[in-house]
Amino acid sequence: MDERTSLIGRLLPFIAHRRLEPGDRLPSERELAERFGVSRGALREAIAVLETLRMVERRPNSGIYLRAVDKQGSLDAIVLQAEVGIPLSETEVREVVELRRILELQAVRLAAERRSDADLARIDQVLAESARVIAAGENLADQDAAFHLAVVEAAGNHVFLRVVNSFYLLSRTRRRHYFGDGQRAPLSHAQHAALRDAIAAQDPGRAEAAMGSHLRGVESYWMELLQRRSRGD
Amino acid sequence: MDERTSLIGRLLPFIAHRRLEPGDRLPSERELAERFGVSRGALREAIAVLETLRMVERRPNSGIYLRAVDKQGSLDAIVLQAEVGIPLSETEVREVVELRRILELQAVRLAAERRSDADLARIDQVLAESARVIAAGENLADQDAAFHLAVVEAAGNHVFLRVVNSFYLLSRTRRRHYFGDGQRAPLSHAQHAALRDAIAAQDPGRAEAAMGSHLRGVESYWMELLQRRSRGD
DNA sequence: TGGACCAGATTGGTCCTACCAATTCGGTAA
DNA sequence: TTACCGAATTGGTAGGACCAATCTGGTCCA
Repeated sequence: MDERTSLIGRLLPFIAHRRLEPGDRLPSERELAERFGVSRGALREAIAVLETLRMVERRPNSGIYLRAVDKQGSLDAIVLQAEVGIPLSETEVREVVELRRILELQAVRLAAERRSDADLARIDQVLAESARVIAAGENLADQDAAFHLAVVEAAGNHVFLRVVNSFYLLSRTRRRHYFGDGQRAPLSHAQHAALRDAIAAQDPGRAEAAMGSHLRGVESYWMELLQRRSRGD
Repeated sequence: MDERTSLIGRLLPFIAHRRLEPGDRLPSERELAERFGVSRGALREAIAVLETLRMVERRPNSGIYLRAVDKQGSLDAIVLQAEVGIPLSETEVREVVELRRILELQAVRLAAERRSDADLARIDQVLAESARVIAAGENLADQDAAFHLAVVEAAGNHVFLRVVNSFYLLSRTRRRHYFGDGQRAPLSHAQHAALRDAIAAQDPGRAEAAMGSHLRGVESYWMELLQRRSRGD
């Protein structure tokens, strides 16, 4: 966690805590820099990032203004928040889960239709590495992500891949916890293998069904997490 | 186009022109700043942006390194390139079009299922504004985007909305050209109205079909554009 | 000859000062 | 009350300086 990121990590809660509405002006750069104990240059780097993520707008000789985050903020803005340690709201979790399902179901269909032999080899390679990781008792989180991304890669759409990759960046910490005790890894690996076979057989329907049931397990984990959280656990 | 954006606009072609491979080191900040005739602070702002978009990686006391853009670059990275005036490659155009279709077909289904009266009112408001714009002979581009975003908003998933919004940011200039002569605006508006009715009737199947045929028109425009471009037009 | 070691150059990270031009805002005069 | 002007504020930018970690090249010793 470098200084720039941690500065954003302090800046975002500051904005949220002030309950600023879209259109409201933030304190001046000089004032913010002093308040956070950093130089103006460092502060400006953070603001530049927030600007490209469409969270704020800089008007020369006037000020820094908050934008309508929900409508105009980018997906990367959410990813950055997660990286900085800001937990997703319950609504955001539901939305991310829903969108992930939509994307991955479509991706696996395309993967089954289009996969090249090289794609399949890549998937098999990830699967072999997963087996090794499980046997060694290590955390499967990164291999799990690698498998799903390999599937999306087989769909042959790089833009698609970038979007899905954002979702996996978004939940990396949580995914490590998901595979933390090693209980879920074997089942997940078996489902991945089934997915691989459907893709190898170039059967889009079967692949989509396999992905659907695979995702259901992950989704129920998230939903239980939300219930625990809302109970104040 | 402010100075920071135009600096990135010069930085990206510089990287591309050098044919740097992922993992390669860029010139030092001091050298880049001198080369582009800006201060080190301004240069660092641009690099900070490229870093959050996962295009480069900064290693303290070592250098700035190019990352594997295709796999790890974000969707925003593409949006930024478009805003800075770098045209999409033919492959990227095909991929963006494909992904947009996937997203919007799903979005319109959800919109038909979930739309509230407020959502429908918002759609009608955009439609009324569109009619005014057409009557005034103005460019429909922004109203077109507003309509589609209003539909996605009716799907009740803000994360979804953010992703789709990125796609519309990506092609704003091109969309203005699409509606430039005013020929396409009436047909587009009529199709939007049909979509609105399907959503109002809460008929997901009809809504999806309407969106599908609507998108076909846009897609054929893009494909013809690619053909003209590949002919060197 | 080869490997360990050391010193200087390089690099990103950070802070500070200064200046500019445009915007804002307060007070003054009509 | 309104129009207007000047001072304060603000973002944009340049430039210099220092630090600590890294990198590089050459030296020295075994």
